[in-house]
Amino acid sequence: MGGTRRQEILDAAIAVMAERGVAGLNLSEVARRVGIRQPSLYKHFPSRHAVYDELFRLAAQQQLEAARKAASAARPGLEALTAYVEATGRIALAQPVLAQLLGSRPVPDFEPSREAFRPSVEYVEDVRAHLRAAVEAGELAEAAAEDDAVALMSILVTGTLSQQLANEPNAAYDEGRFTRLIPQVLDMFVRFYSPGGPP
Amino acid sequence: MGGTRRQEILDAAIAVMAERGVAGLNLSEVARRVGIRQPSLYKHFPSRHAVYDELFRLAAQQQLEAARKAASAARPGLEALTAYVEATGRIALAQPVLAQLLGSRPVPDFEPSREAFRPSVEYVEDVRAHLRAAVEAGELAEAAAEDDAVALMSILVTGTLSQQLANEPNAAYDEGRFTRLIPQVLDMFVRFYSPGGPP
DNA sequence: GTCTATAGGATGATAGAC
DNA sequence: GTCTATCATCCTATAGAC
Repeated sequence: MGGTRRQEILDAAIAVMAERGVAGLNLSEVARRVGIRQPSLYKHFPSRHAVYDELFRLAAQQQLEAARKAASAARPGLEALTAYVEATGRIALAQPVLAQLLGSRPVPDFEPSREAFRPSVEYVEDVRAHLRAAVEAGELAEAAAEDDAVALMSILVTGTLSQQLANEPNAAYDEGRFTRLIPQVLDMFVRFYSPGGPP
Repeated sequence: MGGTRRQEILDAAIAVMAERGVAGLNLSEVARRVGIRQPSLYKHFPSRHAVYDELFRLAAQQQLEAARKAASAARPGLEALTAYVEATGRIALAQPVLAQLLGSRPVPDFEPSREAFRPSVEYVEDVRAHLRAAVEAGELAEAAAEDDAVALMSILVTGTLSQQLANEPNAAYDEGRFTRLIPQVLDMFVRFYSPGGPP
């Protein structure tokens, strides 16, 4: 993952955030690790904010791609949705720092640019599309395609990941006290929206 | 809520965190608002960390007391659990800054002391006790008293609150896009653990 | 308990030579 | 693209007078 100096800087930034918290990104420390002087960083990024933004953009895009790839190998509907969510959990635990940057907003000054945020918007649209597909396949009740259901699914996924990242950020996906419950979490959702059911 | 200087300082600290993020607590700014010089703060708190710790302790204790009070007015079992969780949501939105301090860990250096963290431990024990009571009352299946169910409930509550606080921190509880789904969230859990059900 | 003064650092960012 | 030098702040914390 090295190669270009730009990439070295991003890698070092992730390492620094892993040690000092996502908000603790420190350009002097980044420069030290890359082996250059701190002012030289400004030939690669115009500001500290720009480093955050690029990390956010890359993380959101990688998350989106990984989830889409996993879903595309599955049958449309519930199976694809399940694969999509599970891939999200796996990549979050593989890159806990980036997942925290994406998920919460621990950096007071930083707001991602529109461009950087776009993959996250597409992510939510994907979830909605998977829910619609499951409804059309008769796997879920009509209500599962509505806004409340999308919000509910988002509560489930972010809740699981934020609990896992806050309590056992270095656990493996299948052993994490929370991520290992993902199948049950999804099962809970599916049963709630089972066709012919109450909601 | 004013009164003592110590309390004035804590109130000002909350206000500063509301504006600059939980991690952005700034003693000079706190002093300015209280109307004293920054070094004078050290007559009331030995360090910045101590301010965080006291805020954490107070927030955890108030959350615990509010939830317990709400639950005590309800019938033991599911009703009490529901009241307990709803009260948690309401107090979190009433004090979003403190809820963020309790929930995530957005301050890199700060780790709450044992003493400050104790109410949070009791909170989890309470949830477990309510689940046990609901099982004994025949309202939930046996499995609802086990560790996974406690983790699941914790995913649901923290997921709802973190999504609400991240996206609409200033919404009213009943209008929040996420907190307003609390009844459905609990319903989903209850149905998943309905007596005679599969888990 | 409040003040002034200041130590002692850290940090993001810019200017200009090479 | 990298360097040195430096600016301009900003912050927590301490010392000591009142």
